[in-house]
Amino acid sequence: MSQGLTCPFALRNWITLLESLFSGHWTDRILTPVTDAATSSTKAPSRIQQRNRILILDAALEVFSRHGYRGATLDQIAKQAGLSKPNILYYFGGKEDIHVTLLNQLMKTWLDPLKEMNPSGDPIKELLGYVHRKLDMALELPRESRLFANEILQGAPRMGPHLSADLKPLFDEQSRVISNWMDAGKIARCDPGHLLFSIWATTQHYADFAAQTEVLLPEDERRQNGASAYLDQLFIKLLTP
Amino acid sequence: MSQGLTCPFALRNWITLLESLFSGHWTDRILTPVTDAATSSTKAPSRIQQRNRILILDAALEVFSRHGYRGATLDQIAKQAGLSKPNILYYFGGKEDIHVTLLNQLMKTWLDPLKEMNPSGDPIKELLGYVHRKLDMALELPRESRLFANEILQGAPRMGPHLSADLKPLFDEQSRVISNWMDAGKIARCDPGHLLFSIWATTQHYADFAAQTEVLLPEDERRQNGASAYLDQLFIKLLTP
DNA sequence: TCACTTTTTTACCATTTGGTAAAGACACGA
DNA sequence: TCGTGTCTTTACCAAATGGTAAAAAAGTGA
Repeated sequence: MSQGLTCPFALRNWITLLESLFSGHWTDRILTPVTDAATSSTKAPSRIQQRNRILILDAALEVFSRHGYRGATLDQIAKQAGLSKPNILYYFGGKEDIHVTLLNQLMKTWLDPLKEMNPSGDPIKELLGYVHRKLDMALELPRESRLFANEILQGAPRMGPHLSADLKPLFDEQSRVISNWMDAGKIARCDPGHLLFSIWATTQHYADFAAQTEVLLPEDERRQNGASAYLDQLFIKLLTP
Repeated sequence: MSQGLTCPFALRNWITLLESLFSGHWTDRILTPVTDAATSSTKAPSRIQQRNRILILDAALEVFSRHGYRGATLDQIAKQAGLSKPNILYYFGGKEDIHVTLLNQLMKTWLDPLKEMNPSGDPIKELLGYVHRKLDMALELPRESRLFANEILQGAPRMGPHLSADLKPLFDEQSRVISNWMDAGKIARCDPGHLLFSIWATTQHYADFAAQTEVLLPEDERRQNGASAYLDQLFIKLLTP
């Protein structure tokens, strides 16, 4: 469906995946549960390892994002990946290990667009840029968005620490940036925290509630980015002093 | 937590629950799977039946809203309800039956606030009223909101028909009402569909992503309705011609 | 080609899960 | 108090699920 387009986020995601395979992080994951010593830390992953770990993570993303952690089964993931269940457990320590790996990856992808906001740029341009990066992400990486939504819906049992350690500082920092813009009179005053919430909510809605919007909007109207134009209008009116 | 307050929606929901027990609808559910003939359609539910069905539905709401359909187990629901698993299956035909019953109830609760928009009222007042009804619902019925979000996230496997049959017509109708207001120059022009989406997204966000907002906002700031003030500002600016 | 490592498969296992049968406890009008 | 219908419990079951052991297969470098 959304394949084949000029798709920066999907591409970046792929790269992130590949990177994570080489980063050394993952070796802790794959090797510790199988054998402790012997082939310890440093050892380059083979071609097959790369391919299969990507295959598994991609399949798991598909399944977890649709059914949530408890609702997903290893059999589903195995089938989707085209591998046998024991084979999957050869590459990952278990179901939770796969989920955590996905969540760790996701956190980076998720925070990136927010980091890119430049405090010395034009405020409205920066904020609208953020809105559009977020919207593009939702449309191009709906599975990641749903994975995140699922995790938060369930009370963030596995992501809570990440939220406090990674998201919170960034949230506070960018809230302050927005506050400063308001103090300087460059944008209208409003609550920066709730502003960020509303950006997240309105953009992610198009991924998380796609099953609903697909029923409500005729396909052709969905195709041409009505969402983009509407959100522009919404936030320009809010922020213009 | 949010108990004991003056809580119109929780109350209404309770009443809806009670009504659904008397409406005859439910007898189809409880009786057809157990025994077909004999005690067919009309038979007043006993005191115990009322109490236990409410107990079960309330427990199921708690569990389904947290874990989704597949992630929820009858044992969890039974424990939460303080009943045994077979006892639960005495009142409902099965896991799916409980879920469907909840979803049917939910659909009514969910559509009500949208229905209340009055075409001949003051447009901005009507729309802001809708925003606040929705926000109140999210804050007072977070489990219902999460149940809905879970169902849609998973592709609306059990609610799809409801969306087409109940939500779609109402959505189209109210979109037309909003369009008419715009044609009359009473509010600024924007896409009515996306306007409704953004209202849903921003309000439900406070229920569905509560695990996130609780990390990001200090408790005292959450308590005093910053969300309400912000959303007022957001939509007033958008809609004022 | 041969030894050695990596990968995959086959055959399991213990636990959980949705669901059932049937006996027992209970309520309540006659 | 008794009997009849309602409700609850006990004891199960078959299928699904996360996971393991170990043998077989496939690579890989010498």
